[in-house]
Amino acid sequence: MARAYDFAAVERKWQRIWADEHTYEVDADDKRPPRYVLCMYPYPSGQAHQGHVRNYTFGDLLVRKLTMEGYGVLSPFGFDSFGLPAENAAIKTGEHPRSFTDARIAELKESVLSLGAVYDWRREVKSHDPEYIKWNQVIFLRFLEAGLAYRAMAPVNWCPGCQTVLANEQVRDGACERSGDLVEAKDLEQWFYRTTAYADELLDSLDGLGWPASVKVMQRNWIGRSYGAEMDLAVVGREAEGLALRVFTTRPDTSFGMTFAALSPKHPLVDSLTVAGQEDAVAAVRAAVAEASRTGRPEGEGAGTGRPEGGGVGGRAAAEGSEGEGEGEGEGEGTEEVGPRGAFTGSYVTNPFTAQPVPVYVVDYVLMGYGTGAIMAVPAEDERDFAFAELFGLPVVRTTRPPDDFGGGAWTGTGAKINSGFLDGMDVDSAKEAAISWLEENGLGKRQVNYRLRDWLVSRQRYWGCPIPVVHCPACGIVGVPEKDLPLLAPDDVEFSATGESPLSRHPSFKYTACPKCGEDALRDTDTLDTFVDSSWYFLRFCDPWSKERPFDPRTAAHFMPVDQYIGGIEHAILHLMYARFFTKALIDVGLAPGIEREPFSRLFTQGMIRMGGGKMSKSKGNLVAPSKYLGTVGADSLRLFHLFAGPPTDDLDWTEQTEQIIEGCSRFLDRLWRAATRNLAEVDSGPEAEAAEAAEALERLCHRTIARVTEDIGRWSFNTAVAACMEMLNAMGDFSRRLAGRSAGYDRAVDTLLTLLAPMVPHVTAELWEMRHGEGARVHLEGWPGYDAELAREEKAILVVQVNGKVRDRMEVSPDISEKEAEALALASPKITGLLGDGGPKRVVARPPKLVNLVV
RNA sequence: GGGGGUGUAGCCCAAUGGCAGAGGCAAGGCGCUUAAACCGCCUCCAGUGAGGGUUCGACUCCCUCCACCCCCA
Repeated sequence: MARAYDFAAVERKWQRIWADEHTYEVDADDKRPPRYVLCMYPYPSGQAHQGHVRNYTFGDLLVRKLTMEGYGVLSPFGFDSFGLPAENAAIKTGEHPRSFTDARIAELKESVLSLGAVYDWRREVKSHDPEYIKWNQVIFLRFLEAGLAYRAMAPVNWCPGCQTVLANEQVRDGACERSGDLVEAKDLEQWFYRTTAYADELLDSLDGLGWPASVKVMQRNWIGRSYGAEMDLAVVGREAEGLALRVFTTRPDTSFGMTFAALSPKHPLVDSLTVAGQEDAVAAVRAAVAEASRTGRPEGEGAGTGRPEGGGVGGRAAAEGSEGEGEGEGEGEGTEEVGPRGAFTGSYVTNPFTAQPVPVYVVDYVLMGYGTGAIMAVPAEDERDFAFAELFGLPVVRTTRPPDDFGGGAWTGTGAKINSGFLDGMDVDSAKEAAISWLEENGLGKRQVNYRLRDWLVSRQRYWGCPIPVVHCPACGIVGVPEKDLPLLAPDDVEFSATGESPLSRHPSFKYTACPKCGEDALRDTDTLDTFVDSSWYFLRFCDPWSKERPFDPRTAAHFMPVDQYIGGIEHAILHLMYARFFTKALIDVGLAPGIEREPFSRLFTQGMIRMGGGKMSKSKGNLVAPSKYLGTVGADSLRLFHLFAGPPTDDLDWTEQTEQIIEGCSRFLDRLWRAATRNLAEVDSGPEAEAAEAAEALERLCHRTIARVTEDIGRWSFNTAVAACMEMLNAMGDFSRRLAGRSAGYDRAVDTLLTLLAPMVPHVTAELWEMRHGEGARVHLEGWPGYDAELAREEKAILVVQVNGKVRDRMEVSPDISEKEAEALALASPKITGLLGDGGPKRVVARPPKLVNLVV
């Protein structure tokens, strides 16, 4: 396609200038008011893909616009450079993860630079950088001191064939993807970060954040706070030994309706409560659940769920929904088998409210990881209990009066209490309170708050991650590596075995060491940290990446923090954002970040995905359409414009056969812009005076209106309409120049206005045109963002629509300032209307000047 | 199973309770051209997934359903 200009040369030129002139480097002593715009730092997987282009185009637009508005904008870039792909590549090809990763970083950086997105590259942070590792380890030790890091047993995906731990990604249908052996759940002692210590704050402070409501909802559900009661149910016949089953319930008001008790197959009392003759049935349930959890979601490791027990939604919760309690299916999900599974243990417990014995069942839908791993089951008021009771023929006792038209089954709504002794007649909420008070007064139980959120399991049995800086000494126990010896780096001379076994645990000179405290023989921890740890504070390091004394200087960080606008994919809506929020709070509380806002991201934007053929566009699907292809044919500006123009940024973007043509349309627009801005209009005005003046005024108004629209549209993330407004203006300018066929100051001002408005979107071509028009050294990106006169931005004329009974019957041109009365009078005077009104005039007149008058007859 | 999103012209999408059309793609026509491409101008096309409700007025708000997508199980 013949282009109006040499886009490749222009883009190369300006990318060099932006770097050479340090335009987008800011420091904490910058006099301009600070802003912090951040795109989620990427895992370096090689060349940028369309998702990156979209992300960085949005971010770059904001950085450049805010800069034009006079802010000192921090816009850093870095790489989430630890992770499994590099280690897998090492196993396959023998290339060391570091050189593999560095090569991928170079590729990604190159393609990001060629997009023309601008960053303060002095601040580049890489997770695998020894400096970053050092501070990651210092933070670990501070968390350890503060009790925010601790060790506990947790199950991992264990491959008996390979004798190694697998990440979730390495498990396919419950089997090791390498050896095909069935994966087992195996308990290992592992490190946790105590995220639950911040459960309430993580939940409560969501309210003030400028985040999408959907993300807040997801986080609330993930934390899953529920209020209720905990009580002990004495085991019948074993009161003497004090044996009791502790249960948690969000519906203590339904206690009189408990007709059985249910416990998780993993509950520690299962064996003790199973009587002779029931062992086989109970064992069968356990086996079935173990099998299901094998094929279902693996527990603990991998996605960093940080859930020592169970990946499932917790316990059994009331269906009130207000607190977002989980309603999950439990660990049996994922198999063809339908309905709950369970078995009678042969034991009974006493319902403290009725003093009656109820049978104890082992059931698959109660999870050990939530609450106490045991529940009082109330079939009348819980759907899963109801389903189970039906299957096993257990009684149903209603304690809440359902509505008259209720069809049956479990009634989880509100209503008057019945069959509930002293609670009868109360509503659900009062009955909850009364039941809890009764439990507390009688010493049988207490008020309890429960969370679905678990502590964060951070141990990974991997090589390519941040080593955990701890030594296990037989005499001293767990000893942190002294700070002067940090960073503790993994050795390079390791073997990447085909079994995927952790190379560190097989590296003798790393594994065997001396205790830093007593000097005796000791073992290093050979685990590395979950890579979500790396990404939990990189935005703070960006503020002060040069600090040699600490992770970052708190005062410097406080200058830029919090991040004003965080931009990334919805896939990080839960884990990454939750961990980063936890980290920020924890860093403040251990004294590493005094004075910093406790919420790191004031505004969050989650962009839609790029889809192709109905699915996700991804490397693994092999349907990538590489951006580099377009950089060569139409250039970065055209590709950027396409991503801005293609649709609302929140929406998914479908990549189709038509996409190519739309990209070409964008590049055509830039050509037209080029011609419009370089048109030689040397001739004197040739049109008639009066017409020229009128056209000039219309153009002036158009400029103001377009500035208003683009400013507002960018402000509400409606980039597609901002681009459309610019296209519209260029079209109108074409009409103008044709009619007047001459140079005019108004036309020149319009071109300049359009160039400044487009400068954040298509930076190269606008920079070049600006310099051509204003002389060497002129920089459109250092111009102020244009303001507008609201009066001029208003439409000059308005079209008043006259409706009769909501149907358009007439329209007339009016002044935009027309009053309600005038509009009404005009409408009633219209000859097209009078005939339709009949006798007596309209029954009602709705006047919305200057747009509409509706006459109701 | 739960939560969220989307559904408007042949296609991508605008319309923030007030005329369904801003912009683009595609298609067609005219001009430019020896011709084609490029370029310029012009034109065609839907009643908003389905059904109900609220309202003077609904693409927009509410309810039910359908389809597709995402997240969590």
